[in-house]
Amino acid sequence: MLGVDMYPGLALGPQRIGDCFYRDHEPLFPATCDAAASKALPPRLAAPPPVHSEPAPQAQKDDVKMELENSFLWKQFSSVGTEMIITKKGRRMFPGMKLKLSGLNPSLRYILLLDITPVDNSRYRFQGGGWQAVGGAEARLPDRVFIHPDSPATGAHWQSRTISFHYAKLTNNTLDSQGHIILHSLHRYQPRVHVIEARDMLRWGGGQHSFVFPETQFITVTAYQNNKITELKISSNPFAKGFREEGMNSKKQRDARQKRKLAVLTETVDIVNGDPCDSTQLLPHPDTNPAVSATPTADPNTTGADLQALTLASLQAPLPADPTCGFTPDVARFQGTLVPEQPLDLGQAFMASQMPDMGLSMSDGMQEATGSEVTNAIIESSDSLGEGTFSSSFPSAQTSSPSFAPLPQSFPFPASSNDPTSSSSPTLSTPSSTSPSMQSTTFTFPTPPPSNTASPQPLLSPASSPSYHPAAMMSRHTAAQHTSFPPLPCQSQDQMSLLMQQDDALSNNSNNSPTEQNSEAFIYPNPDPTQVNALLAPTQNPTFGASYAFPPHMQNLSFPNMTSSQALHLSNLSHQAQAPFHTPSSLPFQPPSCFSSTPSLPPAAHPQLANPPPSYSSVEFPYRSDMMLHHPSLIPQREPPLPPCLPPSTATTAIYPPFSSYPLRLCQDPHPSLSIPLRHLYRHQHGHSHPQGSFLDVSTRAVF
DNA sequence: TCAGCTCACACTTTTGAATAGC
DNA sequence: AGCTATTCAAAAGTGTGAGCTG
Repeated sequence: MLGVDMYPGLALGPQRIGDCFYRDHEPLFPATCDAAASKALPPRLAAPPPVHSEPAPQAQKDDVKMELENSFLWKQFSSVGTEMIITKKGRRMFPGMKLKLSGLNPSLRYILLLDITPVDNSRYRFQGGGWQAVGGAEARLPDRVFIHPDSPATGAHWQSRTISFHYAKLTNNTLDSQGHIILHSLHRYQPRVHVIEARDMLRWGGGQHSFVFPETQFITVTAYQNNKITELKISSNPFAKGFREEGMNSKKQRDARQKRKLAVLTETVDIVNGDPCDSTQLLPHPDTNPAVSATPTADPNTTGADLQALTLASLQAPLPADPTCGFTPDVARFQGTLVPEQPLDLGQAFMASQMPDMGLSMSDGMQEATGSEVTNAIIESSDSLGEGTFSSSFPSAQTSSPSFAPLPQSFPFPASSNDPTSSSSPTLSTPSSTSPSMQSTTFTFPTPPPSNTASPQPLLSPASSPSYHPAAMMSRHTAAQHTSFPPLPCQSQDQMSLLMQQDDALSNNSNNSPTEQNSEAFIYPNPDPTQVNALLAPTQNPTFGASYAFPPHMQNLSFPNMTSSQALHLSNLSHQAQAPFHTPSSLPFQPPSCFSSTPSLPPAAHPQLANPPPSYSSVEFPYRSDMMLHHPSLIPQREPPLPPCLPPSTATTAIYPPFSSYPLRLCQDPHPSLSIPLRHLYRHQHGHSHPQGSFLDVSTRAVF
């Protein structure tokens, strides 16, 4: 096992959700559900972060943008309350994260990571048609990061296609050795995507951006709780096609099968008892069907087990339909057993092995697109529903929507969070907690327009005002008991129907402007103190990917035998969310590190809020996932969950914890079937040495 | 008793090896 | 011999529901 332990460097540092893009300048989600929270936010605090005056060396930094291509699908789920199945063996996410990147330096290499962090400290239960916080969250598990299999790849590569993380798997197996992302069931999570510049060997993170799409929040379950979610999954996931109305595994069909089985059993019994329905007519080939050949004989010694065996045998043997007896052939299909996935631990060697290539490639110029770069990549039918269908009806970003309000007590349904007047500053905040090993998550959204009213809208009012009040939504102190997801402005049935139609229309046009289809992310600017500019106003700090000096945390990618200062460190973004409008005194706890230098965020309109998302063609290619990073310890403590019914007045006290960071561990090798760019990375498996440091031996994989 | 979890099941899509044809 | 297209079986991804567990 690799001693892949800590990478104290590469700290993302304090980050915030702030650089969301707006479509049509309209709020995407209904206003808040927590008026109190919004009120608690001083107007000045609601203002976007100031533009940093420090000149940005490179223009790229500000231009890095990410869009969620299948945001429509996500929002469909989000409007109901997304649930993600987690299993011991690992379950894929559906919908998957389908992203579009822009603003990268085409010639630089980047690594894309996906991680999933808890939104709050609560455990949820589905009650009364909605999700309610019922207690404190379980101890935080080691964080794992899913590395996109194409990583590292050039900016040109990432920008030339749709980036999919659908190979990432979620598990509730805390002892998982497959590298899946480990989550607790019945907890609420927020996926995040990180783009890290890997310009060469030991210098990762020349630029680093993190993106959050609030609509991708979900609650983990081991079995679906909400029928609406089940229906959505079945209708949109091709693998569940069999459960559709017309599918062979539909309720109807299953019931029919059940009846047939019962009929067979009954028939068998009848046969044994000399039932008039002559089974011999149904069993023309007794030689090949021992069970059948045996049935005619009403052996008095036949036991219950015998009958069962006979029944099973008869079921397995194709039987001709016999209207008179209600029989229809029902050949049992062979159930393929799952082959245990081989460990996919991506040891440090993986990274180490890549480094030389990366360095070389960089020197050679822009990396050529790989085979997977074929423009006409496969587009998953599963996501087709959501892709390219997002219309202007779904203004993104600011709006953006934290469809899952990080309210411990409730996911407000549309109506409940419709207060258009509430502050729009999207704030995903995880209640801080003192509980060790738990992590506080705080997301800060761009400041919304001033709100006029704090009155929560009625629950489940899809047609409610489209304005979205993130701050309120995020308030964990909301007394609301319903944990429904925040509503989407356009998700009334009529609206949804219309959108679906539009979606269909758009789906037929691959060149539709995704601008109206995609949801852009909330960006977590690079938090490093040295890059305050980026942190405060990413779009205004064109430093990303440029030849700027690597900030301390970016220079810290290291391997076991490297010094701690060289370690790759991916800080927990949940702590990185910058609270633009909260004073340090309101922080539940002090950050373990380093982010004291984080500058306060003065009121200022965020430039990106007005920027319409770029248009992209919807191109996708299959990915093979399987690389995971593991965040071990150094997980900041989280304060205990608040009582379910805390007065609204307390809503804003703990939303902006300082940013802490924790090390990042690599834990997976690429999937054996990995057929893409990363393949070559695993050729180097032993004792790599590099001018700047030695590499790990991949022969042993890091298993966590 | 019951909420939550596990597992086998029957379905589906995806993948890749084998084969055929040029 | 080499390439491409087709076929097919296995693998893998779904939700369901029964049974188990604490």
